Amino acid sequence: MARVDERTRIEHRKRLLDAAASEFAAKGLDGARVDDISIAAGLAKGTIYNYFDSKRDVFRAVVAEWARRIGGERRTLPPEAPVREHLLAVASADMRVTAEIEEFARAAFREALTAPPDLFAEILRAWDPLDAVVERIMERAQSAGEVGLERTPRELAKLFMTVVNGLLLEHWLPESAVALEDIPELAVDLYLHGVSAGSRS
Amino acid sequence: MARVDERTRIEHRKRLLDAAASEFAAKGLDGARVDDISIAAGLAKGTIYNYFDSKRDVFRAVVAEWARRIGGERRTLPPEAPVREHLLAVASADMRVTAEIEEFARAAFREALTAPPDLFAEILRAWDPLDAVVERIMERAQSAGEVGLERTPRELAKLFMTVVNGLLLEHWLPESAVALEDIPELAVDLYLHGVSAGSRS
Amino acid sequence: MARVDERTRIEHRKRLLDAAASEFAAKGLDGARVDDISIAAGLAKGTIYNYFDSKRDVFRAVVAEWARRIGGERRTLPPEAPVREHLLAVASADMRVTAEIEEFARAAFREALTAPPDLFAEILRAWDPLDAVVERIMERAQSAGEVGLERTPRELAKLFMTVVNGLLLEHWLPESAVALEDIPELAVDLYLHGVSAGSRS
Amino acid sequence: MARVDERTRIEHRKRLLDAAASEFAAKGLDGARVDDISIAAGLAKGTIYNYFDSKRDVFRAVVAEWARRIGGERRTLPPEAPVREHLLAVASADMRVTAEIEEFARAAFREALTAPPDLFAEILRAWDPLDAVVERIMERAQSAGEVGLERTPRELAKLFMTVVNGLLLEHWLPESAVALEDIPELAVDLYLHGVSAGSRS
DNA sequence: AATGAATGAGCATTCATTCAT
DNA sequence: AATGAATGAATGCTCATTCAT
Repeated sequence: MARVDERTRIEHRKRLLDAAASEFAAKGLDGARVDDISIAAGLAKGTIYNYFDSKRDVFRAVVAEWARRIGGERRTLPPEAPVREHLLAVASADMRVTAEIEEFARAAFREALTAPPDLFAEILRAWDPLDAVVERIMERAQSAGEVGLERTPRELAKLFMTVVNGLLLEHWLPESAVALEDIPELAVDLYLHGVSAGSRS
Repeated sequence: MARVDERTRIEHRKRLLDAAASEFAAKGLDGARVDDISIAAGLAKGTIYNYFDSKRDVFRAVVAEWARRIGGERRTLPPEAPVREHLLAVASADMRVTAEIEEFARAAFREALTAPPDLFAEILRAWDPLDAVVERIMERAQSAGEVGLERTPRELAKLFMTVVNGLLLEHWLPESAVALEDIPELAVDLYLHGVSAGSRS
Repeated sequence: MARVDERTRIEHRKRLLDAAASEFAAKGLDGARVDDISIAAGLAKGTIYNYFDSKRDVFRAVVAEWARRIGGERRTLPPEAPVREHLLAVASADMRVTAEIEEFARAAFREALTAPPDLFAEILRAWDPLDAVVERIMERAQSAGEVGLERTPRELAKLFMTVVNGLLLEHWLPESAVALEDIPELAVDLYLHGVSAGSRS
Repeated sequence: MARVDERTRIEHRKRLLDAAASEFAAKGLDGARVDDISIAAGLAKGTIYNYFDSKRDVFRAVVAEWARRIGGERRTLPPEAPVREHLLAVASADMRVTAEIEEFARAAFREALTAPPDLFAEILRAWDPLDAVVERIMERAQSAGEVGLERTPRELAKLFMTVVNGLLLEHWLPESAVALEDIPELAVDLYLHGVSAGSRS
């Protein structure tokens, strides 16, 4: 129709991304239909192509948006706090963001497993900032002698995220007994001490 | 084009399942095309419907076949062996089977996250026998005082599988540093002792 | 397998025709499936092709069988009986046979309306003997002065069959109020006298 | 490929309906192929689904269009005109519309005989307005003493339509001697007086 | 910028017929 | 003669993308 001011453009883009997140969450990348996204956004089917190149591009954009939010969530603890506190804080923040877009997060996980690497490297980079934060936490934990030196901080960080993601996966399985809000504590406990008798001071 | 003996029928079914596993592995449930499966199996397109009801049914059958194999892999250790040995044995067996059909396993994981529960409950049941074995291991470990009593054997079993699956997930991510054959040891170490200094005897 | 005596062959053929009549009746020529026919006949799918050339050929054979039966039903009345009696007798016989295979008759009617003439001329010839009988009845009726001379006996015969078939059609429409057994009387009355006041002596 | 104005939409819809009527007429509901309809309409295959839900829905729409036209054809005669005139007028109008879409009418008749009642009740309702008109004609005819009182006006109306349809059927049979334009007179004569000598004043 | 009709490649599934056993 | 597995052409419907308005 006509020019539209910047404000409106941003608003339309946002509505499209929100609608897309819902649809992708519910149906997955392949299952979601472009029409449905547009309609849910209150715009016409063709309009989506004024904002994005393709359905896949929309998915990418939703992931990017999500990554932006995860990256933004950063809280501060005094450096001298115990690892446990730091890890809990990180995992809690992660779960908090995840909870907001839980269904989409699940869909993203799913797509990450198909990984035509061109697209999904991007998905994975969403967690890079998180990894970095955890890595720094583990460095400090090693310096403080809280954690052994057998593994590099990077390996340790990966391992922590692995436990968190494993629990997230478990949480998403039907009939799971793992609640989203229990994940940080469960993850940190297991990660730090394992289940052996006496491994927990 | 004609009557075939039982031997041939079994052989054809197997060829279809193998071809399907490949295609599903490469493209996922939705992405795989029935034609390609038949062609890869060296049979005509329609033939697949003499053996299965639908593409989805083929997927189910591949999962079932896989489950059968996982269920079959059962090794024996003297009951008095340490938990660590038992868990290593279980995880190794799991990884061994997984390695054989690795790409399909990945696809199955993926589909399990979409979970139209009717179909994918089935996928998950593939691991039930494994869960049961681990549960019994943990019972004995608790009796032997090797593992604390804060959690039930069932919870402990789930937790172990969670760590294994988390690592499997990690392994499947692009640029992963986790090799399939390292998973059992990594999982058991982390699961039993965590990463804290001194938590490992 | 092996030779089969004439008795068995005839029996198999009959079973196939009966099963086919049912299936065609229920689903029409296109809708009926060759498998279903064979199965209903208690024979294997391929066997049908030992008896008939094609599905269409089976249909033809069912029609022929039906025609044979209609042709067989011929009863005698004293030539001097009134037209009314003769027509009632003919129509009743027609309805009696029709009733036995009512659903197939309906399907045959249906197919006759699509009429790839090669096949369905045959269907129509099923009624030829009936037409001939009616024609002779009308000749006598004209001689006896019971019926006017404006139309030829052949035209009169066709017209009678038209009324009967129209009622049959009506009978087959959903929610019809016309019962099969009422058709002969209805047809004869209407055919002979119409509905005008006083046209009936 | 782009937005089109209302005018064009209507035009496209009409082209699709016309093309569909032809295809259905020639091949029947099952036999007609969606591609052929679109191609005959000069549109792409998918376009048809912008206007209709399914092939069956197209069929329904063609019937509805036809019904609309039949319902529209209404002529007026002075109420005091003899039944004969009124019936001739109705039947002629019916034949006139039928002639325009004769082949499709035949196909519709055919489908009505298969009658999965959900769809084909609709086909039959196409004639409801016609039935109603005839019913009113017969009421007046009974009041005027032109027609006996043995049957209700509704029964009389049905009977008239039965004769017309019987003749239509006859007309459609191969090698028929009944021309479409002869039907009204034939039907009215037979319906009012039958063929008995002297039943016609 | 927004619209939504048009496009057409893509695909699962059906089923009559063949023919080796 | 009987069997039933194999075949593959046929077809309705979906949906991402384009583009005239």
